[in-house]
Amino acid sequence: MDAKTLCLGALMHDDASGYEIRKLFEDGVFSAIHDVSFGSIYPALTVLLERDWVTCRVAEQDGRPDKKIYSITPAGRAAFLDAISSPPAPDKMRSEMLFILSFGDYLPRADVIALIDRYLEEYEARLDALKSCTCAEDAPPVRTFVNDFGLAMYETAVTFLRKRRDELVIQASGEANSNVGPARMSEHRPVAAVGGTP
Amino acid sequence: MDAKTLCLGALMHDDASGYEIRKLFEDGVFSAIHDVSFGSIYPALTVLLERDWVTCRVAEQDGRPDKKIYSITPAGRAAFLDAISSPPAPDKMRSEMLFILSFGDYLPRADVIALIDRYLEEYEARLDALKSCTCAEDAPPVRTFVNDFGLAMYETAVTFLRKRRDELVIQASGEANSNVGPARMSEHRPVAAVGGTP
DNA sequence: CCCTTTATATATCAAATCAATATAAACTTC
DNA sequence: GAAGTTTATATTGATTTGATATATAAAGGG
Repeated sequence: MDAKTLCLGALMHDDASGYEIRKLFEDGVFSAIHDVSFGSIYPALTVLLERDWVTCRVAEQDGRPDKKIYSITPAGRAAFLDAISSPPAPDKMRSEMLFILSFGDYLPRADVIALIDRYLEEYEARLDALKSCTCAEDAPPVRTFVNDFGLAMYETAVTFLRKRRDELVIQASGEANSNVGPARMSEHRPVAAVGGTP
Repeated sequence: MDAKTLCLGALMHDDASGYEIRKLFEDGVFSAIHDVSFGSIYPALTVLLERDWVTCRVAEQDGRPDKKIYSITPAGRAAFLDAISSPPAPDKMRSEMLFILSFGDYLPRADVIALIDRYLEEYEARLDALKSCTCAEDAPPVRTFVNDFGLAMYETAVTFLRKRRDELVIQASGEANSNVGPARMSEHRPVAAVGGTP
Protein backbone atom coordinates (compact mmCIF):
# COMPACT_ATOMS: atom_id res chain seq x y z
CA MET A 1 0.00 0.00 0.00
CA ASP A 2 1.13 3.48 -0.91
CA ALA A 3 2.61 5.63 1.88
CA LYS A 4 0.41 8.49 0.70
CA THR A 5 -2.73 6.41 1.27
CA LEU A 6 -1.48 5.36 4.71
CA CYS A 7 -0.86 9.01 5.68
CA LEU A 8 -4.30 10.06 4.44
CA GLY A 9 -5.82 7.24 6.49
CA ALA A 10 -4.09 8.48 9.61
CA LEU A 11 -5.31 12.03 8.94
CA MET A 12 -8.89 10.79 8.47
CA HIS A 13 -8.95 10.26 12.25
CA ASP A 14 -7.38 13.55 13.28
CA ASP A 15 -4.86 16.22 12.35
CA ALA A 16 -1.29 15.11 13.01
CA SER A 17 2.40 15.82 12.44
CA GLY A 18 4.67 13.41 10.61
CA TYR A 19 6.01 12.26 13.93
CA GLU A 20 2.52 11.58 15.27
CA ILE A 21 1.57 9.65 12.13
CA ARG A 22 4.60 7.44 12.67
CA LYS A 23 3.51 6.77 16.24
CA LEU A 24 0.05 5.68 15.09
CA PHE A 25 1.72 2.90 13.10
CA GLU A 26 4.26 2.13 15.80
CA ASP A 27 2.12 2.13 18.96
CA GLY A 28 -1.34 3.35 18.02
CA VAL A 29 -4.44 2.15 16.20
CA PHE A 30 -2.54 0.84 13.16
CA SER A 31 0.27 -0.93 15.06
CA ALA A 32 -1.18 -4.41 14.50
CA ILE A 33 -2.06 -3.72 10.88
CA HIS A 34 0.69 -1.99 8.96
CA ASP A 35 4.00 -0.17 9.26
CA VAL A 36 5.60 2.91 7.65
CA SER A 37 8.83 4.68 8.42
CA PHE A 38 9.79 8.38 8.41
CA GLY A 39 11.57 7.93 5.12
CA SER A 40 8.21 7.24 3.46
CA ILE A 41 6.02 9.55 5.54
CA TYR A 42 7.79 12.89 4.98
CA PRO A 43 8.09 12.60 1.17
CA ALA A 44 4.47 11.40 1.06
CA LEU A 45 3.26 14.45 3.03
CA THR A 46 5.15 16.74 0.65
CA VAL A 47 3.39 15.19 -2.34
CA LEU A 48 0.01 15.33 -0.58
CA LEU A 49 0.56 19.06 0.05
CA GLU A 50 1.34 19.65 -3.64
CA ARG A 51 -1.89 17.91 -4.62
CA ASP A 52 -3.94 19.85 -2.05
CA TRP A 53 -5.02 16.58 -0.43
CA VAL A 54 -3.73 18.02 2.88
CA THR A 55 -3.02 21.46 4.34
CA CYS A 56 -0.24 22.33 6.74
CA ARG A 57 0.04 24.80 9.61
CA VAL A 58 3.13 25.40 11.71
CA ALA A 59 2.63 25.26 15.48
CA GLU A 60 5.33 26.91 17.56
CA GLN A 61 6.21 25.06 20.71
CA ASP A 62 8.11 26.15 23.82
CA GLY A 63 11.51 24.50 23.69
CA ARG A 64 10.78 21.71 21.26
CA PRO A 65 11.19 22.22 17.51
CA ASP A 66 8.23 23.60 15.57
CA LYS A 67 5.49 21.19 14.68
CA LYS A 68 4.03 20.93 11.18
CA ILE A 69 0.45 19.86 11.70
CA TYR A 70 -1.25 18.37 8.66
CA SER A 71 -5.02 18.32 8.01
CA ILE A 72 -6.83 16.35 5.35
CA THR A 73 -8.92 18.37 2.88
CA PRO A 74 -12.30 17.33 1.39
CA ALA A 75 -10.44 16.49 -1.84
CA GLY A 76 -8.05 14.40 0.25
CA ARG A 77 -10.94 12.48 1.82
CA ALA A 78 -12.37 11.76 -1.61
CA ALA A 79 -8.98 10.59 -2.88
CA PHE A 80 -8.59 8.34 0.16
CA LEU A 81 -12.01 6.72 -0.21
CA ASP A 82 -11.23 6.18 -3.88
CA ALA A 83 -7.88 4.55 -3.05
CA ILE A 84 -9.33 2.11 -0.53
CA SER A 85 -12.13 1.06 -2.88
CA SER A 86 -9.65 -1.00 -4.95
CA PRO A 87 -9.28 -4.65 -3.97
CA PRO A 88 -6.41 -4.95 -1.48
CA ALA A 89 -3.28 -7.06 -1.83
CA PRO A 90 -3.01 -10.24 0.28
CA ASP A 91 -1.65 -9.97 3.81
CA LYS A 92 2.08 -10.20 4.25
CA MET A 93 3.80 -11.39 7.38
CA ARG A 94 7.49 -10.97 8.11
CA SER A 95 8.54 -12.92 11.16
CA GLU A 96 12.23 -13.43 11.75
CA MET A 97 11.29 -15.27 14.94
CA LEU A 98 9.30 -17.97 13.13
CA PHE A 99 11.89 -18.21 10.38
CA ILE A 100 14.62 -18.89 12.94
CA LEU A 101 12.40 -21.21 14.96
CA SER A 102 11.72 -23.26 11.83
CA PHE A 103 15.40 -24.23 12.06
CA GLY A 104 15.05 -25.17 15.73
CA ASP A 105 16.55 -28.60 15.06
CA TYR A 106 19.89 -26.99 14.28
CA LEU A 107 19.92 -24.87 17.46
CA PRO A 108 20.61 -25.77 21.12
CA ARG A 109 17.35 -26.54 22.89
CA ALA A 110 17.98 -23.86 25.51
CA ASP A 111 18.33 -21.22 22.73
CA VAL A 112 15.02 -22.29 21.21
CA ILE A 113 13.26 -21.92 24.56
CA ALA A 114 14.90 -18.54 25.15
CA LEU A 115 13.72 -17.45 21.70
CA ILE A 116 10.16 -18.51 22.47
CA ASP A 117 10.39 -16.52 25.71
CA ARG A 118 11.30 -13.39 23.75
CA TYR A 119 8.51 -14.09 21.31
CA LEU A 120 6.05 -14.49 24.17
CA GLU A 121 7.15 -11.20 25.71
CA GLU A 122 6.59 -9.44 22.39
CA TYR A 123 3.07 -10.74 21.92
CA GLU A 124 2.10 -10.24 25.57
CA ALA A 125 3.15 -6.59 25.24
CA ARG A 126 1.14 -6.21 22.03
CA LEU A 127 -1.88 -7.82 23.63
CA ASP A 128 -1.70 -5.44 26.60
CA ALA A 129 -1.31 -2.43 24.30
CA LEU A 130 -4.32 -3.47 22.25
CA LYS A 131 -6.44 -4.18 25.34
CA SER A 132 -5.71 -0.74 26.77
CA CYS A 133 -6.75 1.08 23.58
CA THR A 134 -10.02 -0.83 23.17
CA CYS A 135 -12.78 1.78 22.96
CA ALA A 136 -16.49 1.64 23.76
CA GLU A 137 -17.81 -1.91 24.07
CA ASP A 138 -21.25 -1.03 22.79
CA ALA A 139 -19.80 0.36 19.54
CA PRO A 140 -21.20 -1.15 16.32
CA PRO A 141 -19.41 -4.31 15.08
CA VAL A 142 -17.81 -2.50 12.11
CA ARG A 143 -16.01 -0.17 14.47
CA THR A 144 -14.67 -2.86 16.80
CA PHE A 145 -13.87 -5.28 13.97
CA VAL A 146 -10.17 -4.60 13.50
CA ASN A 147 -9.40 -4.25 17.20
CA ASP A 148 -11.20 -7.50 18.02
CA PHE A 149 -9.43 -9.26 15.18
CA GLY A 150 -6.05 -8.24 16.56
CA LEU A 151 -7.12 -9.26 20.04
CA ALA A 152 -8.19 -12.73 18.85
CA MET A 153 -4.94 -13.24 16.92
CA TYR A 154 -2.65 -12.11 19.72
CA GLU A 155 -4.50 -14.21 22.28
CA THR A 156 -4.12 -17.28 20.08
CA ALA A 157 -0.41 -16.56 19.68
CA VAL A 158 0.18 -16.14 23.42
CA THR A 159 -1.80 -19.25 24.34
CA PHE A 160 0.01 -21.34 21.72
CA LEU A 161 3.46 -20.12 22.69
CA ARG A 162 2.88 -20.69 26.43
CA LYS A 163 1.70 -24.26 25.84
CA ARG A 164 4.53 -25.19 23.48
CA ARG A 165 7.16 -23.57 25.64
CA ASP A 166 6.09 -25.67 28.60
CA GLU A 167 6.08 -28.85 26.51
CA LEU A 168 9.63 -28.18 25.34
CA VAL A 169 10.83 -27.46 28.87
CA ILE A 170 9.35 -30.72 30.16
CA GLN A 171 10.83 -32.64 27.25
CA ALA A 172 14.23 -31.06 27.74
CA SER A 173 14.32 -31.73 31.49
CA GLY A 174 13.42 -35.35 30.73
CA GLU A 175 16.31 -35.75 28.30
CA ALA A 176 18.94 -34.10 30.52
CA ASN A 177 18.80 -32.03 33.70
CA SER A 178 20.11 -28.94 31.93
CA ASN A 179 19.21 -25.34 32.79
CA VAL A 180 16.16 -24.50 30.70
CA GLY A 181 14.27 -22.25 33.10
CA PRO A 182 12.74 -18.96 32.05
CA ALA A 183 15.99 -17.63 30.65
CA ARG A 184 15.91 -14.27 28.87
CA MET A 185 18.18 -13.38 26.00
CA SER A 186 20.18 -10.21 25.79
CA GLU A 187 18.61 -6.91 24.79
CA HIS A 188 16.95 -6.55 21.42
CA ARG A 189 18.88 -5.77 18.28
CA PRO A 190 17.86 -6.43 14.69
CA VAL A 191 19.13 -9.73 13.36
CA ALA A 192 22.62 -9.52 11.89
CA ALA A 193 22.99 -9.50 8.14
CA VAL A 194 25.03 -12.31 6.77
CA GLY A 195 28.37 -10.59 7.24
CA GLY A 196 30.31 -8.78 4.53
CA THR A 197 32.16 -5.50 4.36
CA PRO A 198 30.21 -2.86 6.35
CA MET B 1 16.05 -10.03 7.54
CA ASP B 2 18.67 -10.14 4.85
CA ALA B 3 17.72 -11.77 1.55
CA LYS B 4 21.02 -13.69 1.67
CA THR B 5 20.03 -15.28 4.99
CA LEU B 6 16.60 -16.16 3.64
CA CYS B 7 18.15 -17.84 0.58
CA LEU B 8 20.61 -19.78 2.73
CA GLY B 9 17.68 -20.91 4.89
CA ALA B 10 15.84 -22.21 1.85
CA LEU B 11 18.96 -24.06 0.70
CA MET B 12 19.39 -25.65 4.15
CA HIS B 13 16.40 -27.84 3.29
CA ASP B 14 17.41 -28.78 -0.24
CA ASP B 15 19.18 -27.60 -3.39
CA ALA B 16 17.07 -25.18 -5.40
CA SER B 17 17.00 -22.69 -8.25
CA GLY B 18 16.14 -19.04 -7.73
CA TYR B 19 12.67 -19.73 -9.04
CA GLU B 20 12.19 -22.62 -6.61
CA ILE B 21 13.37 -20.51 -3.68
CA ARG B 22 10.76 -17.92 -4.58
CA LYS B 23 8.07 -20.61 -4.60
CA LEU B 24 9.06 -21.74 -1.10
CA PHE B 25 8.20 -18.25 0.15
CA GLU B 26 5.12 -17.92 -2.07
CA ASP B 27 3.44 -21.33 -1.60
CA GLY B 28 5.82 -23.53 0.37
CA VAL B 29 7.11 -23.97 3.90
CA PHE B 30 7.91 -20.27 4.40
CA SER B 31 4.69 -18.87 2.93
CA ALA B 32 3.14 -18.06 6.31
CA ILE B 33 6.39 -16.67 7.71
CA HIS B 34 8.17 -14.34 5.33
CA ASP B 35 8.31 -13.06 1.77
CA VAL B 36 11.06 -12.28 -0.76
CA SER B 37 10.87 -11.33 -4.39
CA PHE B 38 13.07 -12.17 -7.39
CA GLY B 39 14.62 -8.74 -7.24
CA SER B 40 16.20 -9.68 -3.91
CA ILE B 41 16.84 -13.38 -4.54
CA TYR B 42 18.98 -13.19 -7.68
CA PRO B 43 21.42 -10.53 -6.43
CA ALA B 44 21.63 -12.40 -3.12
CA LEU B 45 22.54 -15.67 -4.85
CA THR B 46 25.26 -13.88 -6.82
CA VAL B 47 26.82 -12.55 -3.63
CA LEU B 48 26.53 -15.97 -1.93
CA LEU B 49 28.38 -17.52 -4.89
CA GLU B 50 31.18 -14.95 -4.56
CA ARG B 51 31.56 -15.79 -0.88
CA ASP B 52 31.59 -19.55 -1.59
CA TRP B 53 28.62 -20.05 0.67
CA VAL B 54 26.79 -21.72 -2.18
CA THR B 55 27.85 -23.57 -5.30
CA CYS B 56 26.01 -23.58 -8.59
CA ARG B 57 25.56 -26.25 -11.24
CA VAL B 58 23.71 -25.82 -14.49
CA ALA B 59 21.14 -28.50 -15.17
CA GLU B 60 20.14 -28.85 -18.79
CA GLN B 61 16.45 -29.54 -19.24
CA ASP B 62 14.56 -30.95 -22.16
CA GLY B 63 12.88 -27.98 -23.76
CA ARG B 64 12.79 -25.52 -20.85
CA PRO B 65 15.65 -23.08 -20.34
CA ASP B 66 18.62 -24.28 -18.32
CA LYS B 67 18.26 -24.35 -14.57
CA LYS B 68 20.89 -22.96 -12.21
CA ILE B 69 20.68 -25.20 -9.17
CA TYR B 70 22.31 -23.80 -6.03
CA SER B 71 23.69 -25.88 -3.15
CA ILE B 72 24.74 -24.62 0.25
CA THR B 73 28.36 -25.31 1.27
CA PRO B 74 29.60 -26.19 4.79
CA ALA B 75 30.84 -22.59 5.09
CA GLY B 76 27.38 -21.44 4.04
CA ARG B 77 25.75 -23.57 6.74
CA ALA B 78 28.07 -22.08 9.33
CA ALA B 79 27.31 -18.55 8.12
CA PHE B 80 23.58 -19.27 8.25
CA LEU B 81 23.65 -20.65 11.79
CA ASP B 82 25.69 -17.61 12.81
CA ALA B 83 23.18 -15.23 11.21
CA ILE B 84 20.15 -16.78 12.93
CA SER B 85 21.83 -16.72 16.33
CA SER B 86 21.31 -12.94 16.58
CA PRO B 87 18.11 -11.79 18.28
CA PRO B 88 15.42 -11.32 15.62
CA ALA B 89 13.48 -8.13 14.88
CA PRO B 90 9.84 -7.96 15.98
CA ASP B 91 7.18 -9.37 13.68
CA LYS B 92 5.74 -7.09 11.07
CA MET B 93 2.32 -7.42 9.55
CA ARG B 94 1.12 -5.58 6.46
CA SER B 95 -2.57 -6.02 5.89
CA GLU B 96 -4.26 -3.74 3.40
CA MET B 97 -7.49 -5.61 4.15
CA LEU B 98 -7.48 -4.68 7.84
CA PHE B 99 -6.38 -1.13 7.07
CA ILE B 100 -9.32 -0.67 4.72
CA LEU B 101 -11.73 -2.45 7.06
CA SER B 102 -10.73 -0.08 9.86
CA PHE B 103 -12.47 2.60 7.78
CA GLY B 104 -15.56 0.44 7.41
CA ASP B 105 -17.75 3.27 8.72
CA TYR B 106 -17.01 5.29 5.60
CA LEU B 107 -17.85 2.46 3.20
CA PRO B 108 -21.19 0.99 2.07
CA ARG B 109 -22.10 -1.97 4.28
CA ALA B 110 -22.33 -4.30 1.27
CA ASP B 111 -18.75 -3.41 0.30
CA VAL B 112 -17.53 -4.20 3.81
CA ILE B 113 -19.17 -7.62 3.73
CA ALA B 114 -17.77 -8.29 0.25
CA LEU B 115 -14.33 -7.35 1.55
CA ILE B 116 -14.65 -9.74 4.47
CA ASP B 117 -15.67 -12.45 2.00
CA ARG B 118 -12.46 -11.90 0.05
CA TYR B 119 -10.50 -11.94 3.26
CA LEU B 120 -12.14 -15.19 4.30
CA GLU B 121 -11.32 -16.78 0.95
CA GLU B 122 -7.69 -15.80 1.36
CA TYR B 123 -7.32 -17.29 4.81
CA GLU B 124 -9.31 -20.43 3.97
CA ALA B 125 -6.94 -21.03 1.07
CA ARG B 126 -3.91 -20.50 3.31
CA LEU B 127 -5.34 -22.86 5.92
CA ASP B 128 -5.91 -25.58 3.32
CA ALA B 129 -2.41 -25.13 1.92
CA LEU B 130 -0.87 -25.41 5.38
CA LYS B 131 -2.99 -28.44 6.29
CA SER B 132 -1.94 -30.28 3.15
CA CYS B 133 1.77 -29.74 3.80
CA THR B 134 1.65 -30.84 7.44
CA CYS B 135 4.23 -33.59 7.81
CA ALA B 136 4.50 -36.52 10.23
CA GLU B 137 2.28 -36.12 13.29
CA ASP B 138 4.67 -37.99 15.57
CA ALA B 139 7.48 -35.54 14.76
CA PRO B 140 9.13 -33.82 17.76
CA PRO B 141 7.47 -30.54 18.90
CA VAL B 142 10.36 -28.39 17.63
CA ARG B 143 9.78 -29.64 14.11
CA THR B 144 6.03 -29.09 14.10
CA PHE B 145 6.21 -25.78 15.97
CA VAL B 146 6.04 -23.31 13.10
CA ASN B 147 3.45 -25.26 11.12
CA ASP B 148 1.20 -25.63 14.14
CA PHE B 149 1.59 -21.95 14.95
CA GLY B 150 0.43 -21.00 11.46
CA LEU B 151 -2.45 -23.47 11.71
CA ALA B 152 -3.60 -21.99 15.03
CA MET B 153 -3.41 -18.43 13.71
CA TYR B 154 -5.22 -19.13 10.43
CA GLU B 155 -7.95 -21.10 12.22
CA THR B 156 -8.52 -18.19 14.59
CA ALA B 157 -8.71 -15.79 11.66
CA VAL B 158 -11.21 -17.90 9.72
CA THR B 159 -13.42 -18.51 12.77
CA PHE B 160 -13.41 -14.82 13.67
CA LEU B 161 -14.18 -13.65 10.14
CA ARG B 162 -17.03 -16.14 9.67
CA LYS B 163 -18.67 -15.07 12.92
CA ARG B 164 -18.36 -11.33 12.29
CA ARG B 165 -19.48 -11.61 8.69
CA ASP B 166 -22.68 -13.34 9.76
CA GLU B 167 -23.30 -10.74 12.46
CA LEU B 168 -22.95 -7.92 9.93
CA VAL B 169 -25.27 -9.64 7.45
CA ILE B 170 -27.96 -10.11 10.11
CA GLN B 171 -27.56 -6.50 11.23
CA ALA B 172 -27.72 -5.21 7.66
CA SER B 173 -30.82 -7.24 6.76
CA GLY B 174 -32.48 -5.89 9.91
CA GLU B 175 -31.78 -2.28 8.95
CA ALA B 176 -32.92 -2.61 5.33
CA ASN B 177 -33.76 -5.55 3.05
CA SER B 178 -30.81 -4.85 0.78
CA ASN B 179 -28.80 -7.48 -1.08
CA VAL B 180 -25.94 -8.50 1.20
CA GLY B 181 -25.65 -12.17 0.29
CA PRO B 182 -22.30 -13.85 -0.32
CA ALA B 183 -21.28 -11.35 -2.95
CA ARG B 184 -17.77 -11.67 -4.40
CA MET B 185 -15.73 -8.76 -5.60
CA SER B 186 -13.99 -8.63 -8.95
CA GLU B 187 -10.72 -10.45 -9.55
CA HIS B 188 -7.70 -9.56 -7.48
CA ARG B 189 -5.48 -6.63 -8.29
CA PRO B 190 -3.11 -4.75 -5.97
CA VAL B 191 -4.67 -1.72 -4.33
CA ALA B 192 -4.44 1.45 -6.41
CA ALA B 193 -1.93 4.10 -5.46
CA VAL B 194 -3.36 7.49 -4.68
CA GLY B 195 -3.50 8.70 -8.29
CA GLY B 196 -0.84 10.82 -9.95
CA THR B 197 0.80 10.67 -13.37
CA PRO B 198 1.28 7.01 -14.36
C1' DC C 1 27.92 17.47 37.59
C1' DC C 2 28.52 14.78 33.59
C1' DC C 3 26.84 11.23 30.71
C1' DT C 4 23.49 8.30 28.70
C1' DT C 5 18.93 7.42 27.51
C1' DT C 6 14.37 8.79 26.15
C1' DA C 7 11.29 11.72 23.83
C1' DT C 8 9.77 15.28 20.48
C1' DA C 9 10.35 16.77 15.67
C1' DT C 10 12.01 17.05 10.85
C1' DA C 11 14.83 15.70 7.12
C1' DT C 12 18.05 13.21 4.00
C1' DC C 13 20.30 9.41 1.66
C1' DA C 14 22.51 5.06 0.50
C1' DA C 15 21.22 0.46 0.35
C1' DA C 16 17.75 -2.89 0.07
C1' DT C 17 13.49 -4.36 -1.72
C1' DC C 18 9.39 -4.76 -4.64
C1' DA C 19 6.43 -4.74 -8.67
C1' DA C 20 6.51 -4.91 -13.26
C1' DT C 21 8.33 -6.32 -17.33
C1' DA C 22 11.19 -8.92 -20.93
C1' DT C 23 12.49 -13.18 -22.83
C1' DA C 24 11.77 -17.88 -24.16
C1' DA C 25 10.31 -22.47 -24.68
C1' DA C 26 6.87 -26.02 -23.81
C1' DC C 27 2.57 -27.39 -22.47
C1' DT C 28 -2.59 -26.90 -22.44
C1' DT C 29 -7.00 -25.81 -24.01
C1' DC C 30 -10.23 -24.52 -27.14
C1' DG D 1 -3.16 -24.25 -34.74
C1' DA D 2 -3.88 -20.01 -32.26
C1' DA D 3 -4.11 -18.30 -27.78
C1' DG D 4 -3.17 -18.56 -23.25
C1' DT D 5 -0.80 -20.58 -19.24
C1' DT D 6 3.16 -22.44 -16.84
C1' DT D 7 8.07 -22.93 -15.92
C1' DA D 8 12.28 -20.42 -15.60
C1' DT D 9 15.67 -16.67 -15.33
C1' DA D 10 16.90 -11.98 -15.16
C1' DT D 11 16.71 -6.87 -15.10
C1' DT D 12 15.04 -2.26 -14.22
C1' DG D 13 12.81 1.71 -12.21
C1' DA D 14 10.30 3.18 -8.35
C1' DT D 15 9.60 2.75 -3.70
C1' DT D 16 10.80 1.71 1.09
C1' DT D 17 13.67 1.03 4.70
C1' DG D 18 17.11 1.85 8.12
C1' DA D 19 20.53 4.71 9.56
C1' DT D 20 22.08 9.00 10.44
C1' DA D 21 22.12 14.16 11.27
C1' DT D 22 20.28 18.14 13.63
C1' DA D 23 18.09 20.43 17.57
C1' DT D 24 16.03 20.71 22.30
C1' DA D 25 14.80 19.09 26.84
C1' DA D 26 13.70 16.11 30.56
C1' DA D 27 14.96 12.20 33.43
C1' DG D 28 18.01 9.17 35.74
C1' DG D 29 22.39 6.96 37.14
C1' DG D 30 26.87 7.13 38.81
